[in-house]
Amino acid sequence: MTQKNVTIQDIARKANVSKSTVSRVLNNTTPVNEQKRADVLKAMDELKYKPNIFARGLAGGQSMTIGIITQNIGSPFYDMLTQGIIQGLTGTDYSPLFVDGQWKPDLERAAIETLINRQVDGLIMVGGYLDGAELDQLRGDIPMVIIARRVPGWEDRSVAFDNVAGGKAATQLLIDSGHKNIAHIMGNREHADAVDRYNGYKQAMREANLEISDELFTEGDFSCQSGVLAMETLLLRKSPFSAVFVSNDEMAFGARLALYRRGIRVPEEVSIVGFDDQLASAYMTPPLTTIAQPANPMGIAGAEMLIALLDKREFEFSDLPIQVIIRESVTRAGRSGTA
Amino acid sequence: MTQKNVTIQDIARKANVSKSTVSRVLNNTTPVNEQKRADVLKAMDELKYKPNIFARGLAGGQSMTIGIITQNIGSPFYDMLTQGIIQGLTGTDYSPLFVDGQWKPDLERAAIETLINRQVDGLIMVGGYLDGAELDQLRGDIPMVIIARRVPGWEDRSVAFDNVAGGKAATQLLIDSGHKNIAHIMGNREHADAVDRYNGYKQAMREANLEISDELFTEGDFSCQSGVLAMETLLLRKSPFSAVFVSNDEMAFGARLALYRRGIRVPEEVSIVGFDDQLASAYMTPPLTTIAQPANPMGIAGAEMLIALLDKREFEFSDLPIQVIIRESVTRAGRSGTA
DNA sequence: ACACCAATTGAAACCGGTTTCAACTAGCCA
DNA sequence: TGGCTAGTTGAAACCGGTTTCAATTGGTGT
Repeated sequence: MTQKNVTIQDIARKANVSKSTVSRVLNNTTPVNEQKRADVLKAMDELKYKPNIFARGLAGGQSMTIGIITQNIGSPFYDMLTQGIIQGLTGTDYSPLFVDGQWKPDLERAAIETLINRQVDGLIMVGGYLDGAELDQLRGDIPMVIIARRVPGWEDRSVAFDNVAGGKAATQLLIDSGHKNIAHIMGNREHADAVDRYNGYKQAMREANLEISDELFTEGDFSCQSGVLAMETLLLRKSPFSAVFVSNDEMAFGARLALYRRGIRVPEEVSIVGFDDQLASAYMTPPLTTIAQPANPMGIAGAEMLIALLDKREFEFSDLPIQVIIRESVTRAGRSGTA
Repeated sequence: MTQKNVTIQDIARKANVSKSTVSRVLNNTTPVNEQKRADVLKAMDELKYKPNIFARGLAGGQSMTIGIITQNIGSPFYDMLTQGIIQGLTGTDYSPLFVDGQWKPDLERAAIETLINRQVDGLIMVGGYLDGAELDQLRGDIPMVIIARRVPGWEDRSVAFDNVAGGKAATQLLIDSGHKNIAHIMGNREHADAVDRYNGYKQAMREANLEISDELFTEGDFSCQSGVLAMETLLLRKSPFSAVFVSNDEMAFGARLALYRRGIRVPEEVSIVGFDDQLASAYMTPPLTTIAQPANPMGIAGAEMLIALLDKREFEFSDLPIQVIIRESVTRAGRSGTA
């Protein structure tokens, strides 16, 4: 069982060539005589050769590892994204190394440093707060892409989603169903996503000549719990509304629960539109109408973009389409409101 | 900006000692003169020395990386677990390297191989199918712990949860509320967890002298969708029941939706108990009564156990307690059934 | 037949650490 | 004062690859 590791030297001996030649067939750096190449390949196969990552990393500077800074592992949307990244990396020779930034700038900086110390070949930043200049400074000359956030100057190195358009589409859906008093529960205002969706909401309202009332606006932090709080706040104000656009599905779950507690029916009395299309959203009662953020495809695209960058290939990325998922939490406006 | 890496050699030069001495203060392997030690430390600090992981790995054989085989990234329970593992590793010098096994034995084997090729210092297996003997063979002499699965012979190298007791507790809760016709929706029968919970159900029913009817048993695969199918199957059979114990929360969501579609009220007409206590469960309508699997603590405990193993320390692990989370999806039995 | 060029190939240096081994120092005892 | 021992220390080998550089080989043009 004490299988000592097979080295390039063993292969060389067995195939009657030098280490150098073996390395060359391994990396295709220099043409090698056909016969010798075959011998080497055969020897590698027979001895079950596996390159030592460390030796390779030391000598060549390539770690075959790509570092990923995630935020908030455990939240459904980011988990899907992470899954997509792993999928995109599967099949390549790169392995993913994760560090959690937890939406804290300090940890984010530390995470990047940790990864660079580990000599990752590339970086993928998921969300996060650090601005473009600082990222560029931290990464040094290591290729990096950003997923799920728009950063000025990084347009060709990021995979993001148009949250303004998404927020607008969500609101439009409600408007098209005849709703006039449409409330909005915004997410954490530190997040650009939340602000973008809110702007989309305002844009749609304005274009439809509907009043944007402060009474019908409140703010959460993207968590379920904050969704129930936000809905309660809205209800307490007694300003009637027949529909809400909630900035993400989790808060929508919370909002729906708050309505259930008050005995207010969904969608008969209040229609709800969420954002993200999480797995559980299709199984809310009633199933939640929402805007799909293609988390998984975004992760895959991000991974592919980085690989392309590493290979110095071109990679053109078509913007991800907005997808409106119509389920059962929205109905045509009937009575003018609740409360 | 072209900061070439500071090596141990640079430190040695600056502190007027040899490489060897620097290495010694780094690893505390041999006593070093106090003055020199101080000089070295000072030099390292001034030059901002960061050890090169590859060189260390090559020479010493330690990669300071621990490999984690996950299953099904993207499912809430396993995500929490993963998060726990990351937390448990944070603050140690080890970094986590993830590979997804996707509940497929072949991929599981391949994942272990990949990780070993990457010279991980330790392995954490989350769930999975491979039996103890094969795992022992694959891992060679690399320390390994298993989380969320009971494997014979690995009792002291695994962190698991007593699913039989959990299933029993869930069922008992329903029995205590006066229910007699209690249905069960089992998870994927390939999973030991599903079978264990089912056994717990049968045990509780038997002890309460209640009939275990085949009519009131059906099987899903742990997904939301399979939950709605399972509930529909149950309903079609017309065999009355006033409560269901569902093998996980996701299927419970599905089951709840199926009832909603038929206009059957929860909990007035049918009580539901789930299993896992996912984040979303507290926001189901009505909030779901369930058995909490402490996914996060399990992850942390697993990571700590592995670290202890690597340090050759003892680590005693107290079994995780069963936690019954009472919310609003269960009520006392009133009428005898549905259908 | 001779100079010259391109294609291959092996020896050796190098990447940045750890570890072995021999040597040097000082202190202790007889 | 000489011998012995424990405590330190530096030189050099080694981990397993990649890459540079010089040398060898065979073919081509005239």
